Amino acid sequence: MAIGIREIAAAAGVSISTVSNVLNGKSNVGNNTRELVQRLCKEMNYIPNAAGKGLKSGRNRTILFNFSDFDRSFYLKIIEGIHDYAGENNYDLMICTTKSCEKYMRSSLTNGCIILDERMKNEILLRAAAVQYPVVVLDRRLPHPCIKSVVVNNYDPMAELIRETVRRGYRKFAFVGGPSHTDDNRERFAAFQAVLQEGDIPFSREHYFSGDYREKSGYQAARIFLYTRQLPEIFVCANDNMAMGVIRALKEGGCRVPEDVAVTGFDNCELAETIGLTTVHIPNYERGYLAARSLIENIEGRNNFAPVILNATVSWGKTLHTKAIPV
Amino acid sequence: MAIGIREIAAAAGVSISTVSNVLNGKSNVGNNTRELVQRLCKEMNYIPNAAGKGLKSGRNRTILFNFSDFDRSFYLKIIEGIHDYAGENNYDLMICTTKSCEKYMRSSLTNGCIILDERMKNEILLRAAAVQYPVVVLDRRLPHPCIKSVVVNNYDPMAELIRETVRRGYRKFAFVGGPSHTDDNRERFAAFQAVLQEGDIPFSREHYFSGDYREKSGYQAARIFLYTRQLPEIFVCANDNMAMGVIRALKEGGCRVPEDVAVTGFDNCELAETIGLTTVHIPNYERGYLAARSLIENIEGRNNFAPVILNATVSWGKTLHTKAIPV
DNA sequence: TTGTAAGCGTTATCAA
DNA sequence: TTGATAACGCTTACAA
Repeated sequence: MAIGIREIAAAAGVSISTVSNVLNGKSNVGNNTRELVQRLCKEMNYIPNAAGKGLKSGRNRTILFNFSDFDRSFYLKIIEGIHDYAGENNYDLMICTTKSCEKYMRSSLTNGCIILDERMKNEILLRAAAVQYPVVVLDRRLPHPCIKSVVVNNYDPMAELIRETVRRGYRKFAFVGGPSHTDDNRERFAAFQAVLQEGDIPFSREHYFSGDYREKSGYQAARIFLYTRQLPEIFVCANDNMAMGVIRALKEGGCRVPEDVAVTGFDNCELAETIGLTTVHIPNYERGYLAARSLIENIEGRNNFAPVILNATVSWGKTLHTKAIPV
Repeated sequence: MAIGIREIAAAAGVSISTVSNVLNGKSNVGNNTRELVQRLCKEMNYIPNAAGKGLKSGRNRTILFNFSDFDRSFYLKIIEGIHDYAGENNYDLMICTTKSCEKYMRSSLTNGCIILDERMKNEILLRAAAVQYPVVVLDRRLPHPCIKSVVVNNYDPMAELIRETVRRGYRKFAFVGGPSHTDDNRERFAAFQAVLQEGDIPFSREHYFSGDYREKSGYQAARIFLYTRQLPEIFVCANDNMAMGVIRALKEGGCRVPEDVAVTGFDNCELAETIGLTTVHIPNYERGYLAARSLIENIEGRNNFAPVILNATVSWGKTLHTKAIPV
């Protein structure tokens, strides 16, 4: 029913290995035969069967991208970057979520993967690396010599951001954090804490709220502060989604941003620009592009496992202004 | 190297067919053998090879989702809906872009697909349907008895929206359309036109601007109107991205929205809510969920090809207000 | 330059 | 209740 290599072979009156050789650009085929086979493949809409191909050869010129959080729209930008680099290098892109990832890593349908999924266990990645399957992880550092990390420098821009808020006179801080096990949240908070310490500004654990990077958890954080009437001068949020939630709660509570309370985010999502949120811009398209490049280089034997570190830059918006310098 | 069915068989001291039978829940296996094999699979981290499986059996409990526009963040919502329904029914989800879609449709790695990709040619879908490969298309109607469409009723909410703007006194309209070959754009414009006609409100083709659903094309549209100083009273946009672009251009040009010019969108993207854009809400998560349900039902033999039509609802925002009723 | 045949990891048929 | 064995669509020695 479906057209396979043998149907083409039969139509051309040649053997299946000749067809295979044509399809794989081998030089041991006569010109007439080559052209005939190519024409027939077009005419008969032949599409190579990836399963058969991978099963035998172990190669498929395909990379896998794994993610699982559907609330972060910048993921599409990362995917676009990966897609573009892969396409330019004649690789296909296959995307999956947590559950099916290991299946596709193991099946020779893909020749390497890029992981951006908190839920993906290190253990699985280590198993893959153990059998020489190339892995690139985003936003995570993995202590394995054959797993490549592509990470963003969260520390420096967060430090810069906080230093400036201090310079502008802010003293009472609240921090709305993301999942505490993620490297990026840890780094963002570490920078925050360090700058406050270097300026001798007190920060008590009560002003740390542990969220989950979703809008709602920012909303909840701010509500809690509103209820206790212990509003800080500024909410520093570990990402934009939560900053949005904070702003929504503040507005509902009758607080003006930034006149009464300032808010900062991290990520520079689309929305951030529109409402003028002070945040940190992460080059997502480039991140995807570089991750794909790193991966494909390693697939093709370059074996470079040095981490790639991307810079992020502060994007100053109007959710922050200058307070009177305290006496 | 990699653990396959034969390594398990060797470890258990049974034949590979017995292992296969255990893995597929066949009843013709002794209890002791079954438990032993299951334990070993866990211990040895056995993952079935999807390629081998699909190659032989033709089934993989996997559905394919195809998209290609990385600028539409609501795609993630659709994916989430698909992912959730698939997961609830023990199907895996594989995602791909235009180029590699046909490959995965043909390879028995997937048992059906959901298409949301303007660039995907009908021809390819028809070929797939011809060999009984189940297909669900979103936002497109395909004249084939074995292809299922899941579409949004764009007409009614657009008609309702325009009727209300007319009631509020708007008379000079501009329409910023999407790609003219897409069904959704056609439907949105048809409703717009019909309501104007029913109210005897003139609309000349010069007030139609043909965009591409991207923010930039809305921006360009509004710039053109600004340069010619022929501003309408209201820009009706075929989606939110373009409405955002229109608003950006208007603000740059010193026009207030909605005091000087009103703007409406379509899609109800995240941003729309924040800035109070009047738009039409499309239930994207539900759309994905229903598409997956339709597909899986057809994979499992229900053969229901009646189109699914989803309702969308107008979301009134503040980018529209009430004009003085003209004399 | 072309063809034969083995084998990739699995399922399925049939015999034991 | 189990096990040999052929087959799925392809690649790849190796033989012709």
